Amino acid sequence: MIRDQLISALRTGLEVLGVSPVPDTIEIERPARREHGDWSSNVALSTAKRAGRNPRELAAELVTKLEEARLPHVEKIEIAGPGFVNFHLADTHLYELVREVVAQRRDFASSDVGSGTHINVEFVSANPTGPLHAGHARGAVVGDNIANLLEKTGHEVTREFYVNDRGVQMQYFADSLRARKAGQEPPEDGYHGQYIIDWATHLPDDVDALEWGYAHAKADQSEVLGRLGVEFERWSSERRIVDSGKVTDALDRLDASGHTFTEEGAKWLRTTEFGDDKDRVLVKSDGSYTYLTPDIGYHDDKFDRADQLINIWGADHHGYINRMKAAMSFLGHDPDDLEIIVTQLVKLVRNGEEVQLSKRTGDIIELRDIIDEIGPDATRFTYSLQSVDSRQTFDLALAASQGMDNPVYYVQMAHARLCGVQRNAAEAGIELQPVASVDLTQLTHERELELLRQLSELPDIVQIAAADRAPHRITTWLRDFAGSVHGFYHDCYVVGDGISPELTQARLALCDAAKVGLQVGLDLIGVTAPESM
RNA sequence: GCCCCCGUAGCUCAGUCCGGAUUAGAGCAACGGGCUUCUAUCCCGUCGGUCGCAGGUUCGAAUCCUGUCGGGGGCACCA
Repeated sequence: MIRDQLISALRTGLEVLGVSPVPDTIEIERPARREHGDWSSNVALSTAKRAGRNPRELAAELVTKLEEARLPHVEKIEIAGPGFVNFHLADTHLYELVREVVAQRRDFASSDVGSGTHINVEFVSANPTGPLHAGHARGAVVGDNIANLLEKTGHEVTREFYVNDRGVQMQYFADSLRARKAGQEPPEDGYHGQYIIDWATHLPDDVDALEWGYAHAKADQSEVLGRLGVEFERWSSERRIVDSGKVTDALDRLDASGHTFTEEGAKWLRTTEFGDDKDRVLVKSDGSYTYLTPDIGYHDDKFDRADQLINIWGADHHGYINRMKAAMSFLGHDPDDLEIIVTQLVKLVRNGEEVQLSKRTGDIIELRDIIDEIGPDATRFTYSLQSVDSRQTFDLALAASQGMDNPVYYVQMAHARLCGVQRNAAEAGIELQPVASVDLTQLTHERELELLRQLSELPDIVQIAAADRAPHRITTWLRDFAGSVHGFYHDCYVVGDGISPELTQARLALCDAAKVGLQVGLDLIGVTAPESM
């Protein structure tokens, strides 16, 4: 790739000039302004001081060396500002891109940087005591998107759902079902939602309410996730973790590590040694486990199956990060291999008015209702739009609208339009030439070049998005790229009077490449790329 | 009290991790243009910001550091 060629040329240039030390990593970036070229490097600025040189003079010498290297596609190298080295590329690199993209199809922008690394991504992990609600949606979408990005960058990935199928919540759930079936109010600590009443009417007389409810909830959750395109490779049961001896094994090893102690009849873990506010109970004075304990055994188990763990947690679980990392550290794992991604809460509004999510009153917004209202694509796109660090405001009315204020349609429309052009060409009896024999130098319109420049950035964007666990960067790119597609579509007719057959062929190849870009991006966030709308 | 996230245009948000280019971006909203060729769910333009505030570091700060104000979340022998 051109980027790598430029970087290594810069490195060689610095070495030849005797700059010492040459930085370990040399970065080049896309300048914000077109006049500053296609790629820009600040190495002259960043190394000049240590080398005792004047930045602009160093840059000048560097440029001389780079020009001597006669790099492919490089048209012009300039020094600008305080000492930036700017590369201007010939359009030929964009034509090469079209051929690459068309040949690679959905593999475009893939890489193998993660090959050999197995990452386990655990997300959703809702209690099997009811349907998924709006609060679970962001984690579901973000987790699947991150898994997609990791796969795209060559990692082996396991999507995993942890089922808390033991403990008091399950009892409350079963008690609530039984009460409703008998026409009574659920217990105070029980579940009061409308769905309990509905489910109870289907509860047979001769079955264990807990097991029946468990199966029902799990099937319900799985079905809704499936509608969002979220499929888990593995559902891990808390019961099985406990029954397998994993938890007692982990407890024994924690004891052996010397990081536990007994006080007031309970067993504690010294998480304060890891920066926690206070030590945490592992085994209560009545002999039962706290929530944390099976979870420790579970994470230990995951480490047996993967190199790195990623957990997607809601902001309300932020307090658990330190204690889980402490436990993993005490068990001999590298705490940095357990990565916790915290998603901020989502404020659901409808026409600017907040929708309340109170579990206590049973007035929950089910994820199913959101999908019914706005569709799976708009749901995924909207949850993919923003950084997980920001508290998202999700306006259902906006996401449901099919107008221009809804970016999902804007992006999908771009894809549908490109398909439309291809259909149109086919109907006009135009025979597609293999891209190798197409004269791509016909592509000289600024709309065409801009579209290709943006397309050429996708591989970098994928790398960054994967490394930063930031799928919203894909969505942002898609929006911008769709804008370029619409601009091209508007100004550059593919078939028609005054369009030469050569130009038609070149533009058809460009349409094909642009379609691939949209497909790749939409795949990563789990949104469909429709042929027509 | 302690910990985490956020504060950028009227609104919703990118950009901040890893500092750069005397014009900080996008969409929506507002206003004004554009359909005799695949095309109006679209395209073009205008308006709009002391990047919460105050210091500091730097040749250079929305970006790094400190403090401060405002909003959200969390601080259980609950899950």
